[in-house]
Amino acid sequence: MVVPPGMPEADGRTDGTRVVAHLDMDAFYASVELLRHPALRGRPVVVGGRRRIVAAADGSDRDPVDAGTIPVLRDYAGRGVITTATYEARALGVHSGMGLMKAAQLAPDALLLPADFDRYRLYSRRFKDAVRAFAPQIEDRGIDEIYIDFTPLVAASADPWAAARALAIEIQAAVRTATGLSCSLGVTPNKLLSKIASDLEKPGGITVLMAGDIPARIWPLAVRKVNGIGPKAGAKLESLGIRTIGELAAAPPDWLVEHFGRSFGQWMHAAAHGRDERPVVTFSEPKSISRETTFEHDLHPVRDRTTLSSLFTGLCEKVAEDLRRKGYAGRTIGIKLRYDDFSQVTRDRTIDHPTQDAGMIRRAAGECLKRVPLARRLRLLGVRIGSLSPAGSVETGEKVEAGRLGVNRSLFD
DNA sequence: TCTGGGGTCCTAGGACCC
DNA sequence: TCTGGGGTCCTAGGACCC
Repeated sequence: MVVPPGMPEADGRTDGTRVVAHLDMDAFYASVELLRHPALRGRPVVVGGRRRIVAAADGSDRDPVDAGTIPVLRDYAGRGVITTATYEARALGVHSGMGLMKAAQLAPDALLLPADFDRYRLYSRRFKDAVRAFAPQIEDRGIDEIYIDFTPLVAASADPWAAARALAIEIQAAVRTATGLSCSLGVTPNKLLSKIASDLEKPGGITVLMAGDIPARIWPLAVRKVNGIGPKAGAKLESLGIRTIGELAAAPPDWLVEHFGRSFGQWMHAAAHGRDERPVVTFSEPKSISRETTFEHDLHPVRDRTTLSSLFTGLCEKVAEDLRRKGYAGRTIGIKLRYDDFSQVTRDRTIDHPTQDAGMIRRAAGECLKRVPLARRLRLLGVRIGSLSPAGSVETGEKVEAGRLGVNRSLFD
């Protein structure tokens, strides 16, 4: 129970019961696009794909929607997945992560808009700033969702859960005022449950759950609703005859440990009972920075080596730019290759001193490249840097003069 | 021409050190 | 000949998330 008014604890917290919210923007990218193209409201729309193929046929600068030039899925050819689908599109069976070619079979008439990440980041800042005005303790979970610690804001209330619901309603209205967008909130004693709860009454829902609600509201749900149980664990549980969170909760912990290992097995047992002590973390240092690209068509390591080499150098330069912009240097440089059969390899190499330099990164990445099989055609190439430290707090290694990049030799040169 | 791009965390083995 | 324990760092792969 939450401590009643008149007996708050020294730190303003409760007896251990927390009140944590999870806020999730509804169909975020697609909803931002609908702000720009209100005429599309009510129609199935998906966001995804590689580049804008919208162009007014007469060269005019009319809005492409008015001009009737927004492409439909049927006309799309090439690689790419759906980033977000409106609820009208989801009703046709498409969802984020689905390949566009497959989605085109299910919803050939759905409209396809290219992603505009700069714009989504702008709206992301707007909604987070709006929430911060009410509740400063926010944990960023990406562009369209956050956890919020309500505990210090409602602990002194006679009925903290009623106060939490009122606060959620206020926040939801403030987000709409600031952005024109709708969101859903889950409010429960911890992050795990709130994440599940925010999804229960989407879109535009507010779901408040207390510990006593777990059997009725959580246990009937599929195990995959638990954040951390993904496709693999879900399939394995299913093969063991466990489909719902309730069935998982009823499974003997030792039996779970036997099948999933000590750490994961014990965690799953606790999760199924709604137990989660993780705090709301308002700041964390980045651990790695990476850039990767999937090619329009698979590339051959030998035949396409010129193309690959310049793409590779470009990725290293982008990583270096990201490091500088964010103020970090890194020591562990790595590469990622995905082959045409979708198999994947990574190699990395740790250097003596942290660097931000594109030439140093390119050289280390080039060494990694020499340790990788290059028989198959490539689908994807990526460059990553880890073991980050704030730049300036460390010596960032020897400077490499400009122009050095072009003369670095490696397998792709 | 199914399957993007940016991340985090975990595991596990070997090297190396005390 | 057979016998140790940590602890940390590095590397590779994989699951998972948004």
